Amino acid sequence: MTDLPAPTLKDVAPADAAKPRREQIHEVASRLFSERGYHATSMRDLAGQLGMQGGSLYAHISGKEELLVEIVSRASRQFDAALFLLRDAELPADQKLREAMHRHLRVVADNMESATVFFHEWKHLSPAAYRHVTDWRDTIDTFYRDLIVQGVREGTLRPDLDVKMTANLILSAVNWTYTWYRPGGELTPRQVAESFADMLLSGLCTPQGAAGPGQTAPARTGEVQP
Amino acid sequence: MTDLPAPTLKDVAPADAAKPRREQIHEVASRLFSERGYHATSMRDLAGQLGMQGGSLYAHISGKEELLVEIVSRASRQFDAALFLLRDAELPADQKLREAMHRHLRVVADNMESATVFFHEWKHLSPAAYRHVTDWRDTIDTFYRDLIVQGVREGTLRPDLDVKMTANLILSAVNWTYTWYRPGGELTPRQVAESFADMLLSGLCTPQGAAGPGQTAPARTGEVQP
DNA sequence: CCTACCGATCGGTAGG
DNA sequence: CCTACCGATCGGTAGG
Repeated sequence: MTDLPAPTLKDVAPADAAKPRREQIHEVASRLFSERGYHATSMRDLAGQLGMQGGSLYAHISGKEELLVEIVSRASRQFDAALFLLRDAELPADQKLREAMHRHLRVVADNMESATVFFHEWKHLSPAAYRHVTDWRDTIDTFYRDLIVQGVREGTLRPDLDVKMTANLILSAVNWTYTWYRPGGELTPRQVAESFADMLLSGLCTPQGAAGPGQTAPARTGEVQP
Repeated sequence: MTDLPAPTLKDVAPADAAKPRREQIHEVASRLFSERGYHATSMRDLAGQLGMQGGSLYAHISGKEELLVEIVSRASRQFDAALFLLRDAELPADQKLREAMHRHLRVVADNMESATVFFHEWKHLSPAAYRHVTDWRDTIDTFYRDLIVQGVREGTLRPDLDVKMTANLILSAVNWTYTWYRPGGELTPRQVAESFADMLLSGLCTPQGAAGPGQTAPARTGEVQP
């Protein structure tokens, strides 16, 4: 019959095709949730930042919780994807650890807002979505623990390491970055990862210092205790 | 407008004097704010847990924000107090670091709820109270940086350390504990601190130069006691 | 995507 | 410390 309506400029404009309205909503929601928190962000705030009315959001999304679930589970998937391929890589544990930290940290650095939401707002998820986060924690935890076990087994890492505590320490370093890292700043994720890995693997103490680290001085510490 | 009733016998009874109503409110608020977040906790929730009506809270406190400010600034003061006396202690940097981590960690461990509120809800503070948190960050940051500089100067710590990154790594370890530590569990704050300090100071890698797992003996003080 | 509106709930107050 | 209530705002919906 007749031609299909020709695509208008607006419809094919790259900026529009690249960022459909739904995607824009998610992005702004990530920003607001990370800045103000989930419950302190109203749907009207969100709509306002996108130049529309509160009720109009519901033409694109089903509700506020959907946004949170989406943000959190996307972040979750990113972490998983970053480490999944590394799991069975044949690398010495120390190199594998460097690479893992770099990838882990890059997910945080490249998604500061979602990462913040991920770490702060998961408690507001429904039980089902809540499981997602718990599962992620377990997966990542297991990944690092296996890595450490491998390292100890192959002789790369110290045999006296407590596996759980070691994994805790590594996770502290990479996860805590969400509080201080500034994507536009001087440090790339790679530099941070290498720096952390250097310190973690080799230690902070002078290599074989005269006295050696780790000696206790109970008498001395007593002086300064309140 | 706050007419506090004259102290009755009940008010000065020991059990009451130990935990005045105001104190109870702060405790429950810490718990609820840490579990559900500040904005997701209503004054009626809070009152309900204390067996009273929402409006009754205002006989004891001025408002919701006061609770948050109090919780956060108390936590802030605890951190400060824990490290203040250590600042000028005459100890080798590695031992000072062990002690600092232990104290820092103990504040977190002994105040899991306030610590969680401190780390998660400071964004909801008024600008004035907000400064409090910023100041704390700076103080603690400076403390650890000075400690590292001291260690490098005296030769205890590696001369090639990046001071800021080192402080970041240490702070990651001690602060992140608020997410995983369980006060009733098997680990005391001291054990966690020693374990972390051992790993940080001596590194995770097998000591090089010595072949295989026949370790020299740096850092064995932190033997985790069963 | 807007206007107009819903019931629910919020922090907080008045007056006892 | 309670009852009763305030204005404001919340997430979400109806109908266009």
